Amino acid sequence: MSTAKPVRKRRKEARPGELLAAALTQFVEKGYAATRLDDVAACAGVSKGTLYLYYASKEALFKAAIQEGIVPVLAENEAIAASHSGSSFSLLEKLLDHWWTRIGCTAFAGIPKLIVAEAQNFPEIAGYYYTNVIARGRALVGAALQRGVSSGEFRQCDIEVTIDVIIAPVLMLLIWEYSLGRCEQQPARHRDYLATHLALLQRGLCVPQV
Amino acid sequence: MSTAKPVRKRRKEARPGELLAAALTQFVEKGYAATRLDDVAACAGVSKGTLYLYYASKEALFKAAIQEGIVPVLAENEAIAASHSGSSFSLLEKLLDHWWTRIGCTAFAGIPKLIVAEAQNFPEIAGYYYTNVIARGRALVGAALQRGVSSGEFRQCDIEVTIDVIIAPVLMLLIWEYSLGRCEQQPARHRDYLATHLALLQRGLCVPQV
DNA sequence: CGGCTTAATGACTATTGGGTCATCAAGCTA
DNA sequence: TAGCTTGATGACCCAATAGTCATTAAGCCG
Repeated sequence: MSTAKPVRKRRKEARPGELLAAALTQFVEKGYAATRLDDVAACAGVSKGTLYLYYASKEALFKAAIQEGIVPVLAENEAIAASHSGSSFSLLEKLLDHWWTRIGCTAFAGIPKLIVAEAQNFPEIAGYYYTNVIARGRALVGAALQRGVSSGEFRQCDIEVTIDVIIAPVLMLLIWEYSLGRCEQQPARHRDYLATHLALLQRGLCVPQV
Repeated sequence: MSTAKPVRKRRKEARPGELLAAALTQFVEKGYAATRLDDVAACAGVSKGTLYLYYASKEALFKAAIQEGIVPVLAENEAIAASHSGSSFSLLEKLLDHWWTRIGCTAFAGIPKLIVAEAQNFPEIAGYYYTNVIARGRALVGAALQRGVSSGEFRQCDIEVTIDVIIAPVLMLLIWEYSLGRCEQQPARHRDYLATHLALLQRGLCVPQV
């Protein structure tokens, strides 16, 4: 029997980040209501009491876990769009690539599933996310579309609706990965999926070259 | 003050269906863990004790609520595909239209969101759903694609990946409706969305007519 | 109408898990 | 090293809720 004495170290700086990472993992995996704070704390290597030293409540922890991460990427994509020169379609490619590199490949990839699952229970968070992520992402794609239509690169289309049709497969990829994707035995082919989406899109959007 | 005496009626036949409908509504709205059986019972107009007369546990109720509804529609779509004559693209249109009529427009439309949210907590249900809904749906779309490629109607493409890219916007539409869609003030334009998806797809998939 | 079967009830139990706080000890400072 | 500040702990409290069961009464049958 090992009477392992609990080595309690004082690491005030590192705690918030570690707790947030642990919380995000647990919330994404189990959902908000089914996540126990004891588990989050254990996952971060501290006790539940310590968790309450840094976050006032379960809901506060939830909000913090969701708000870190994605929002900065929108700003980066806005910068990419602002400085872009080249075809409008290549802008769409760039935006998608950056999104994938900064979100799709990271631990933040689980956030869309979490948002979708909990939006009804947390209207305030849903509103925040809608304004700061969805609306800005839609604006970026919409501007690229408008630019392409104006220049004659893209066909005329219903911009607002097309935005959603373009974004949906990208979001669905992330959501899938954290839900039914776990039922598949074959490894997911993310890059092929995104490439196929873009290829279909290119032929669907672009005016044929003469 | 009305001391409304509770009129308790005996309706053994109607209870299971009413409980299932109430349960589905509540589960879709709040998620599994956050749904209280008292609420489900109240929503169905009975007491919690009555609920346990018909379903052995919360989990049993959950399974029953999910399993009714969607699976029969797959069989219907399989029949549509089997009896189809005409272009492969028009088959895709037919399948989508039937899915929308029988699922997208109904109370079952919330099931995809529920599955996505709870798949990790209920691997058994996720597996059932994957086998009986996802795999069969993919097979249908895959067969239509293969048919189109073989006849020269569609370009060569990676069938397996294209299936997912085609299905994703349709699933995302339903999921959206029960999550962040609630944040939008403008009414959703489902039919335009589906029409745009199909239009992009047609130009993306089909070999141009000479 | 009286008796009987069983659908329906709701008070009750047991457990879970969010949140608190008295206590402990890491590690700095003089 | 003694003393002090404060980061960390985990036993505890209590509200919420899944699940039970003795009791009630709806509605049929003779």
